Amino acid sequence: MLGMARAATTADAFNAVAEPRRRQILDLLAGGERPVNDLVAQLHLAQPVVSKHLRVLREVGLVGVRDHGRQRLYRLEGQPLKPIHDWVKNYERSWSQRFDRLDVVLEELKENKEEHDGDDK
Amino acid sequence: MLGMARAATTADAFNAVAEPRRRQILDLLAGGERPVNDLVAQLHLAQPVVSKHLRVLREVGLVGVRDHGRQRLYRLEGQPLKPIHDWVKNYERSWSQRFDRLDVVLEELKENKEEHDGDDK
DNA sequence: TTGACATATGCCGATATAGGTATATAATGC
DNA sequence: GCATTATATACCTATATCGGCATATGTCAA
Repeated sequence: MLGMARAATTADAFNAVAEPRRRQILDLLAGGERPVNDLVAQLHLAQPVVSKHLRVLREVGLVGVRDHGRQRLYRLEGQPLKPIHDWVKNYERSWSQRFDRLDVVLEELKENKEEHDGDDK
Repeated sequence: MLGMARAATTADAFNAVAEPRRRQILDLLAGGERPVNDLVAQLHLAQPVVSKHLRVLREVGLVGVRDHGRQRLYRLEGQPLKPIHDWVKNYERSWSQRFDRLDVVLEELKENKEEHDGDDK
């Protein structure tokens, strides 16, 4: 298999969210369900561009859609962001003074793991 | 400027870290300073590939280097991950039952938006 | 039906990515 | 000096991204 390129934007939440416009879209949807034109207006982007970004977000499960008359209402679906959160969280001590006692950090990580185990469906 | 493509991998920590190999490298460096060949051995990747990934990580400030004889010792520099952490943190409630206070979340997002507005251009 | 509105999709061009192979640079030891 | 080790860089190819523009699909209203 020769000529592999960058992973698809739809491969991952990591890849989908690397695009700043897509993050902006999620930030707007965090305020609640919105039709495409609302996003177009707030982002100062052409409508087709927004529709394409929404497609990517839909393919990684970061947004859901619902038909409402001639509009399509998009909503946030945050679950796919959890892996990102879980991954970066382990690096918190590398920028925060609060996490410079290794023993404490490890203890917190362990506690957190247990909480998360309880969260699971 | 026509024909803009995906943002450079070196544009952002977001983009740099979208590549899974690069995340693996950081995970290994979290265990401490390591020479390139150590990483090559653990990742089962060709040496030039690893060197290129390290270059990307260096350009976004996620790793630092230090010469040691003929080796180059790479180390983790986590600060550039903070923006990622800060961003995803606001979405925690969308997957965790523990974060269901909408008002708090919205307030946090608003603060974040003001930061982003400075980014423009 | 016809037309206005809302959204999705098609095609285009410029860019740059990841990995591969070969080679350059650099430090060490004899 | 020369060979060996450690790492970086150059060049290649296949892929796919983002935005622009034109068009298709779909829904409502008179």
